[in-house]
Amino acid sequence: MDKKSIKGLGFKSRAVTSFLQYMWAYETIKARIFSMLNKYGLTASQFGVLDALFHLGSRSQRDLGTHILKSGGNITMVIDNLEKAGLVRRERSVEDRRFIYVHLTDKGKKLFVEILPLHLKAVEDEMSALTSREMEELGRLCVKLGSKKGGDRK
Amino acid sequence: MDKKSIKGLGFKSRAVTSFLQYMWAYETIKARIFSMLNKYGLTASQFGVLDALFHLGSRSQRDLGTHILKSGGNITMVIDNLEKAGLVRRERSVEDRRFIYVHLTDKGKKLFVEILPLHLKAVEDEMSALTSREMEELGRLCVKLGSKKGGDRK
DNA sequence: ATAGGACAGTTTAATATTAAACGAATTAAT
DNA sequence: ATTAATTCGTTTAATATTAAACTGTCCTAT
Repeated sequence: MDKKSIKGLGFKSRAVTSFLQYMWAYETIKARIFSMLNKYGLTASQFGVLDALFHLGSRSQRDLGTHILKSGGNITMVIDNLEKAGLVRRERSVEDRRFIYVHLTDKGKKLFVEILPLHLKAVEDEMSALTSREMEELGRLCVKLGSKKGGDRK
Repeated sequence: MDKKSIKGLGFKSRAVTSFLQYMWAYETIKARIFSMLNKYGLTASQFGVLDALFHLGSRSQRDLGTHILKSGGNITMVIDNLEKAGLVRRERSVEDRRFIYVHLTDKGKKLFVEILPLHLKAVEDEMSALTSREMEELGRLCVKLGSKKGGDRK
């Protein structure tokens, strides 16, 4: 029985096993961490946008999309909903009319400042399963993983 | 300046930094890995269901939902779409009529067997950024993270 | 100057996703 | 046995998400 047929029948390589553990853990703790935000009426993407605006300042929708790894069409809707809730404000750029800059409103800033500590607490609670040394190692491995450049496929 | 105000202004603890690296890497490589499946018309959830049915055998919708960490309402739609595509088949249980068992059709089995090696190859390509020892360590850390039980919040 | 291309944002169509309300079937409690 | 609680699946309403087609806007090469 060659390797190919073994795989098809359920054999898992070291790489695949690790990936499954990685994926499962992420989905699990992501659900736990963001359920808190949901209680404040914010989705993960909405929180990501508020966080970027708060820490980086006003940004174009394109920048925001790149930052939270979401498509342009999606950003339109996320900003729509944040705008409906009065948390952000759109402003068409005068230098280059293609760009729309998104600004935090006072209401948005107030909500974010209220929620951020709770979010950080939730993250720290989840991560506290690891020692500080392990957190560092996890971060290092993930950076190495995510930074992998394409093009090494034969 | 106390710790709370430092945090609010951008200070990131070791736990938060590691979590952000973890989240960013996951979203990045997940998009790369599942873009291949999308070309075959399968979403990540649909593939997860086919995988469970193939490796574990026929299951109830509830079991499938638990397995891929998705809500009941979602499973209804995912199975709907797989059924429309002729890849799975529903069967109401006769012992307990609340349960609906989902079965792979021949067409579904054929497609899955065709795609699985490509998916495994994509996973291994991504994970190849790490050494075997690092993969093992990553898996260990993730299991520790995800297994954390609630209830240690004061 | 203008035609073509590049780029920002929107719209559309399809699927995903959840929470909550709901209906049907089963089990537990009295 | 009848009631109450639980469990499974569906439906609904809302947002997320993407790819692809589309509209404006800006830039560039001729």
